[in-house]
Amino acid sequence: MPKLGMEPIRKAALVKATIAEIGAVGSLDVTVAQIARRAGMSSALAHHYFGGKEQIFLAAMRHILALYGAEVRAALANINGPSGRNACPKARILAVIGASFADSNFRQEVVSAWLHFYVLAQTVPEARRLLRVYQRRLRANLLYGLRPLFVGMPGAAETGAAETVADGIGAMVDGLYIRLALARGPMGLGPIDRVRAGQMVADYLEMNLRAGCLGGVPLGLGRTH
Amino acid sequence: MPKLGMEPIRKAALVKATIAEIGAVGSLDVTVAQIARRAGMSSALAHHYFGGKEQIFLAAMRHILALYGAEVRAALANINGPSGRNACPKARILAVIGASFADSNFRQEVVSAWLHFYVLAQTVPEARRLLRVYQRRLRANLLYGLRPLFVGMPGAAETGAAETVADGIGAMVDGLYIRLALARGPMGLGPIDRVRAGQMVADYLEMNLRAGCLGGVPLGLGRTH
Amino acid sequence: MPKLGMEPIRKAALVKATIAEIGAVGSLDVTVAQIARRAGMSSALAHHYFGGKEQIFLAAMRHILALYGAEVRAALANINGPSGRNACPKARILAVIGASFADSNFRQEVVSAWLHFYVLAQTVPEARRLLRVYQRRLRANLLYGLRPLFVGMPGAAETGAAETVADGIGAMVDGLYIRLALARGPMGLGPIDRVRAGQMVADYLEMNLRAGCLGGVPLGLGRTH
Amino acid sequence: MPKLGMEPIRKAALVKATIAEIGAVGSLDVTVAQIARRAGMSSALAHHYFGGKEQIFLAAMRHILALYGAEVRAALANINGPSGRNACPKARILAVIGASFADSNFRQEVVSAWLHFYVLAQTVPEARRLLRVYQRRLRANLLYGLRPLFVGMPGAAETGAAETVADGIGAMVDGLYIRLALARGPMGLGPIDRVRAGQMVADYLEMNLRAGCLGGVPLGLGRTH
DNA sequence: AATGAATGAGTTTTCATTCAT
DNA sequence: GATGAATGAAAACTCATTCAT
Repeated sequence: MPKLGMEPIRKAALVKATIAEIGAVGSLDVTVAQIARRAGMSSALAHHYFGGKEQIFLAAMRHILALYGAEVRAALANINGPSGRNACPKARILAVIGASFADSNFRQEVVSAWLHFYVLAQTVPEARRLLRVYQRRLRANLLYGLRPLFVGMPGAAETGAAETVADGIGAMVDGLYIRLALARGPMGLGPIDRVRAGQMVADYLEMNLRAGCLGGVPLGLGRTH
Repeated sequence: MPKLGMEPIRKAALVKATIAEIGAVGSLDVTVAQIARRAGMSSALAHHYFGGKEQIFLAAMRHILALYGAEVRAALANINGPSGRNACPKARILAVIGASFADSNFRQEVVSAWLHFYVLAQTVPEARRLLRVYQRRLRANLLYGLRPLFVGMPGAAETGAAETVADGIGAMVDGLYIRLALARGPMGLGPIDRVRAGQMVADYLEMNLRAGCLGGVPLGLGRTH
Repeated sequence: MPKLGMEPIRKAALVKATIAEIGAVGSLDVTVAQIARRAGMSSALAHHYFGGKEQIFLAAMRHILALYGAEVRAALANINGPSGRNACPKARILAVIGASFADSNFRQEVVSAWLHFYVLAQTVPEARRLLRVYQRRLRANLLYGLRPLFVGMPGAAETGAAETVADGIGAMVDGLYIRLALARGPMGLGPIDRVRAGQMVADYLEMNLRAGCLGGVPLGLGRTH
Repeated sequence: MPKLGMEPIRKAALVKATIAEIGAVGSLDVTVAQIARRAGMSSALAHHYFGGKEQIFLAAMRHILALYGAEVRAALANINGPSGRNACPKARILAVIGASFADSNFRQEVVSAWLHFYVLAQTVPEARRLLRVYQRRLRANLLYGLRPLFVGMPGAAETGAAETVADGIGAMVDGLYIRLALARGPMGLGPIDRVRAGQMVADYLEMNLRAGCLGGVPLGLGRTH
């Protein structure tokens, strides 16, 4: 009987090496040989286990998403016991937002992987699917906290207020993430740091809630001209 | 007899061809030969004029930025005569936002170029510089409209309210752009279309203004727990 | 406890799998891994039993030849009891010819194997040896029937008439086989089918006998100019 | 202006090198790099001009066929002036047969190429097409000489005698060619050499004509039992 | 100004083969 | 007996770049 069970070990090593290599090179132009070398094996073995370069990349993407998912779960667990069930809705939302700006997401390799991800999503169906998974998951997590907050608010259900706010938060998170990720050094008056970014999204949420509470129409205000 | 003045013509043709080819292929993996063929010349000539592939890409980026800038200027001109000087501040801001979601920015080649842009910005200094130019210009355009709106608002100057709102708008624009660009088909309950995206950013602006007018603190509300 | 007697079973399975795989792929580019997978074992085991890819191929060739030999023996047995001893000579020859055009020889995998065979025979001594074995066996089988027919024919012995006819039949069989094997669909006025091919060879035999009987010289007629 | 008109020169050199290399290696396993080196250029250039390995091989095949065609034309021209129009039919046929056994067809590289050809014809459509071209051309050349010989022969038209004889000659030529090509050294009683091979085919023709002249049925004699 | 010619260096991928278990 | 693990060597193919003309 040969050495057994190497496949998951090797695959994991390759995934880690892929992310590390992308981070080190800072670009998508990493070769299978580089990845394999970093993972301590021949490139032939990498092909053997994954079947091709694209598959390796997709596995790395899945890993990145899994890390992000873990970060979110950890943040939720932190709020009110491991279940997170009893957390107040707003705290849930803020936890999700905070997880998106967690340290771990800004390591250079992760940033590179995310940008790579966006590019791949244009042409590789599986990459697009994964991106959708991320977006849907984020949306669902946010909605879980948002819906209770809009209950009873007049017009909120009809206008889909919770959904719109979820999309707005998601977009803001993504936009701030890219700006943070690509901003080394100040970018204007004051640098946007991770904390301030989280604050900005939190404020977006708060304003939407207030607008609702005040009887205003949180969305569809219309352009003034 | 050398043909005179060919250089700008050739360069322009190559830039257009680059963007077109990126759009056609849907990815960054376009070769110089493909670009040159599309531009109706030999790849050797492309090298002659630009010196290398990276330079070609950067020129294309500059072109994309120039197009975006033109779109913004046109939108501003539309508001209150060609000078745009007299437009009411809010209209200015909305015009800038609208220009970001203009049709022309969503042609596939432009989307691909932008994503490419983000990736390049990680490693190529000139690309990073260009990205900064874009961000600063957007910020400046927004601030030009925002500052008057926050004048006299208590605490606005100290907290840098206008700047923060400008950054928030910028982030939201970027985040929504990527989501729109990569979303073919619905992405949840209702698809985010360009109009709705513009609306969401406009609402973000409006809420910030109201929060201020109402005596609230538009930013730095602080997390509620 | 080692399983005993596995070797012949495994080898046979590999030989069958080799032929099947060649047929399935329709070319010589089959890998050991493919063959082994089809045979239900690891490629390492295939190597263990055969020592190398070439050996596997040669074993497959031997199998093909054995099948052909069996086909011939069956045809001969069919004529006049299982011994075939008492069959009239001409019937023997026709039986041998018929066996060459038997259905089993035209299955795609067998065709591919034969063509592979010819190619290998150029460089691999053992393949050449096997090809000779086939040719000699065919020749001997034909001569066994031809010699009695030329006995007493004037000049036949001196000119080696029987041998020449045997060679002619062999060449015609090979030539028709290749044409049939590679001809899917009509190849001119009327398609050459297996029956017609057998007929043509039979006619060749008949004409040679008549030419002899008529006192003509069956061979060495000489070019007329 | 750069060096011009290299393409046909390079292509011709590659075709020649391909055939030479196949002959030298004696097998189909020649690499593009080997071919290119023999042709005195980089493998990249070979790819540039031909687009791929298969295309190179097909060009080589076409060349082999062209050489064969030239051989046939030369043989025909030899008979009765360059036009060959006035040659007696039988002489035409013998010339075609003779061309098939010309020296040039038995150089090792040509033999290897032909065998390769047969293998390729199984899977590569263009190779199959070329093989058909060869077969049809041979058939047409033979028929051009055969038809006059069967004119007025009772039953010849109905049974398609000329066509059948053409197919028989073609098959015999192919079969003898392969045997000759693979036979280095004696192969039985007496070696089949090129002259004897031609003789055998000539005799096949002669017998068919005599069978007809004698009032017999040249083909479709039927098996005697 | 312009380009066909040419290539070196590098990419992914394949595969027969070996080896420890 | 049997196999998963592992790889070196080599394959086809690509491409940015250079150069002579």
